[in-house]
Amino acid sequence: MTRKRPRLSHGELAVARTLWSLGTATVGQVHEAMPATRQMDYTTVQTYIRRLEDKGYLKSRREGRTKHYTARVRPETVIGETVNELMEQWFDGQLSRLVRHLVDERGMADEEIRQLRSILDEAGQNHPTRY
Amino acid sequence: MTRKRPRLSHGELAVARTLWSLGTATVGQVHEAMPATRQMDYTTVQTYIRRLEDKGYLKSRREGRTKHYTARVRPETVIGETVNELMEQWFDGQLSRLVRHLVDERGMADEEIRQLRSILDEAGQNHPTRY
DNA sequence: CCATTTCCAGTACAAACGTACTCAGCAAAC
DNA sequence: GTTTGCTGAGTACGTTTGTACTGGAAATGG
Repeated sequence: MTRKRPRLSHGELAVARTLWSLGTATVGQVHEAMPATRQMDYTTVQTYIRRLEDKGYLKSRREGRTKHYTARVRPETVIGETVNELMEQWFDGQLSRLVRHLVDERGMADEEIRQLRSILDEAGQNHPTRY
Repeated sequence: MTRKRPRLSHGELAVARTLWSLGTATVGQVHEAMPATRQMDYTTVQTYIRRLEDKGYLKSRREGRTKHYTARVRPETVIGETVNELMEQWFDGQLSRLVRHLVDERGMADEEIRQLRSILDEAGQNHPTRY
């Protein structure tokens, strides 16, 4: 179920990110709002937007001769799908394994650990860390 | 620095995973060890292996008329690159943001929280949770 | 009004991907 | 020794991706 739209390619993602940050925008606006690291031709942005719309990620509304685009899928949704896919693919779907990997492979600073603890405490207000 | 080999595509990844699990293997062995969900023609596996080798992920050793392939890059390395990319792309490189996302978007079961806590305790042996 | 700018729509086109077929050689099994 | 079967090598081919050009219409600035 939840029929899946086609995955986003890297380029599409970059454009989608910009559009998300703008809320609603024209091709031109997206184009100039693209991060410096991701500069591309106006028409390239245009192409990505067209593809994004085809794939169902955006919807457009014409206003005079200009089209305004808006995301039809929240970034959180896409992130979620991406993270899930990664977790399935590599960590047997278990978050703990992913975290374990991160700890093992790149270590974790005390500060980071502190932050995580507090997030966990929040998440499990029912069973907070006992002091 | 550390010039990067080309990213693995999904199909290549599936084959690579199988090869990692086998250690060293011939095309035929990889082929028949492919998970049921990822069945593909013998020659398709062959193609992927060739591409993997081209991309520098595998090396081969000829033994008689047959070639035996072995990974030249550890899975942890690939996982690491993948995870890092994901974290950069979406979470500003910060694990805490990822976890925050997970908590917010799909919630976390008590059991999962417990597991994570224990991982954190381990990771911060220097400053373990005080009881 | 005419030049310039800004859009959209369509087209282009090489590289990467997903997937597989063909062919020729060797090997094992009859 | 002829058929059967795996193997490596090469080739194929449609789709997706990355990136952009072209043409025409509308808007804008003199």
